[in-house]
Amino acid sequence: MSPLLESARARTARTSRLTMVDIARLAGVDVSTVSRALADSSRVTDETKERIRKIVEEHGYVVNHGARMLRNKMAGQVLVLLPNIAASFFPEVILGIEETLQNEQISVIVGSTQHDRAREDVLARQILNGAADGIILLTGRIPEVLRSYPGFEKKIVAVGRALKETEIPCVNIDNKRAIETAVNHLVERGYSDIAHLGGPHGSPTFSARIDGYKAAMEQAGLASNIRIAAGERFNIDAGRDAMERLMREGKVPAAVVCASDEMAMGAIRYVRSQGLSVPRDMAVVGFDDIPFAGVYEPPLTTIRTPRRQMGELGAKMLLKNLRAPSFKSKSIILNHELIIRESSGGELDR
Amino acid sequence: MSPLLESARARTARTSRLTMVDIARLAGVDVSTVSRALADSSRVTDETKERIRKIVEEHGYVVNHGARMLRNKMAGQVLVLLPNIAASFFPEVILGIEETLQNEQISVIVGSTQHDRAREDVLARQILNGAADGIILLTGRIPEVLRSYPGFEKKIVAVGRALKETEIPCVNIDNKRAIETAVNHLVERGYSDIAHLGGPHGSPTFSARIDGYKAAMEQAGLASNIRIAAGERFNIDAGRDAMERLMREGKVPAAVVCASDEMAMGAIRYVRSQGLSVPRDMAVVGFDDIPFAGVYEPPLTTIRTPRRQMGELGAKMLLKNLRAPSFKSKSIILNHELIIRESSGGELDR
DNA sequence: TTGAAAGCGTTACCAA
DNA sequence: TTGGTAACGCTTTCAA
Repeated sequence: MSPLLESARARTARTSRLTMVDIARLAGVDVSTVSRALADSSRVTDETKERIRKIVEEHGYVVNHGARMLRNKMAGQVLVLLPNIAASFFPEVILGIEETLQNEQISVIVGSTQHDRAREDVLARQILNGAADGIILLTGRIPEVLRSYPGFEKKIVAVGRALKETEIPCVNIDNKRAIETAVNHLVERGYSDIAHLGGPHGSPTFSARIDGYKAAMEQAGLASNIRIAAGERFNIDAGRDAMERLMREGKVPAAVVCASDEMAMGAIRYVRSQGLSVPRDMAVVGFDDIPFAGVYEPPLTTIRTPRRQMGELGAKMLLKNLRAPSFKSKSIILNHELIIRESSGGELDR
Repeated sequence: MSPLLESARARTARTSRLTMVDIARLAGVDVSTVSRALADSSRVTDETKERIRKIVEEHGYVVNHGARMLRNKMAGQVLVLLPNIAASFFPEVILGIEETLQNEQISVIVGSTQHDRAREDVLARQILNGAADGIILLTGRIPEVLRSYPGFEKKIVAVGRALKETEIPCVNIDNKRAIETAVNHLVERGYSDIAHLGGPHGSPTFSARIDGYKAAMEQAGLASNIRIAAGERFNIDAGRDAMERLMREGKVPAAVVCASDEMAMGAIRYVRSQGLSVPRDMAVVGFDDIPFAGVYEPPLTTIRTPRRQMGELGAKMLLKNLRAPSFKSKSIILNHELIIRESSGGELDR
């Protein structure tokens, strides 16, 4: 047993709080009546309800969560699993999830996995032990422990990072098409020597972006110009490293499409350190439109992902699944948006 | 198949999951023995433990969280309350908190309050109903509902945003001195016309920064140059707005010290839109050293706050308080660090 | 409309 | 070392 538990018990006597029985006693009724009153059951007189409510208010009584969980087999909590909360993509998704769930009196447990399977499993145990009712996956993969759980598919929703398991509903954008949008933008601007700074190959999301890049280049008849530098992360450092590799290995590309805004910034920083200028010497397009993209210098042309909305819809979808397990949710693809700023030359006058 | 197993199966079908009773039946022992075995009590033979462990493993049994909570009066969860998870200061603090607590098998509930007292109260109820054992406040103020809770001070720790209530322990930097460091840096560089873009007056944190600015200016004999533009937020937009006000109201300051990196970026963006250049026409110092500060153009001179460490120490402090409520934790002040980059002219050769 | 009582799954005390 | 059992605080069915 954890030491935290031991001392909690020792303290119980002192910290002991009012229970429903106490309220019942004070109101001169049975616990069951209090329970019904608090649930606003129609089988309690308004008069009694009012009396009870007043006493509850007065004494600051709050229903015990553990007991309620035990009875109802519902935790009123949802687990959000993500690889790294410090990556700018996630906080706004969480915001959307929280806003939606707070309205439903459901709270959010956030678990940062650091891409570690063992951590994913430890955190996902909260579904197994009932501490969480459902799980919103921003990691792009299902924790192994969940697979043995019967009917687990009904408790999972993916957001922003698609899963290989297509039977799990997902709220996402079309990553392939989004990168195509970015490439086409550069092609329209007259660029042909366009490289891609990509994220981890293992991730469906980032490999979809890599595929989208290839497809768009081929469609534009630029197959021979395809150049990709991809790493294991998609943060600032990964962007710098990828750009460094690209420039060391061959000539400086005329333009690059990056798998994230953070990579774009890391890349631009490196380009500058080599005495080059963006967009004059190289056009750059990012991905996500994080808040900093617009104030970066140069402001980043990027693909806007509707992160908050993704969070909202993911949360709603999960709720629907939890409440009506027979209902079969369909995945949702949201629209991305090309935001043209100066890193690719800015808006053109026509 | 053994009849024991069959009955366990039958039970499983009826109820949703395996319980300890099922495991006991399968192992041919009493529930109490299973409970002890799982708690690794010394009052169970290694042999029995091993047998039970194997069955547990085999059937993927997990202890029910609600029942455990009800018995132990412990949730194994900590609530982290913050105003806005999208503000760059917070995610790394959360990371530090999570890492520390994950090692202790405690999970983190994140609550974004949007600066709304009602939301703070709703979220803080989780302390009252026992869903969370303690609370780490990054909001700078105590939710009202908690005040009526006896001994609530022992369950609260503040991180990064000091409270007015000095009896609650806090992990923080010395905000006043930190801003003084920033101002002095500019003074040493020969600037005298130094303004401050501040955060919300109502926040002890940001008013400490405002005070620090004033104090440093006075100490440098520049009291007459004091100029402050402060808003209700400390994000990019707030920085832009504050700078706009400053430039509309009077002459362009030679340098500004900002209350956050985000404000600095918003401010620089506005300065640029007016055709001026940083640091040539204006030196800028930020606050926090968020990851983007180093890749911004120009890279931001800023005050580095040890956010991850703050989270770690805050979590440890809370644990200590929860485990030994008689222990009186002392607040911790961590060192800040001046990071000199180009937005204030860069490193000088000597 | 209200009360009584049976659990929910676990832990800890007391016996054996 | 193990078993039996009484809580923990709540909800819900069944009676009254």
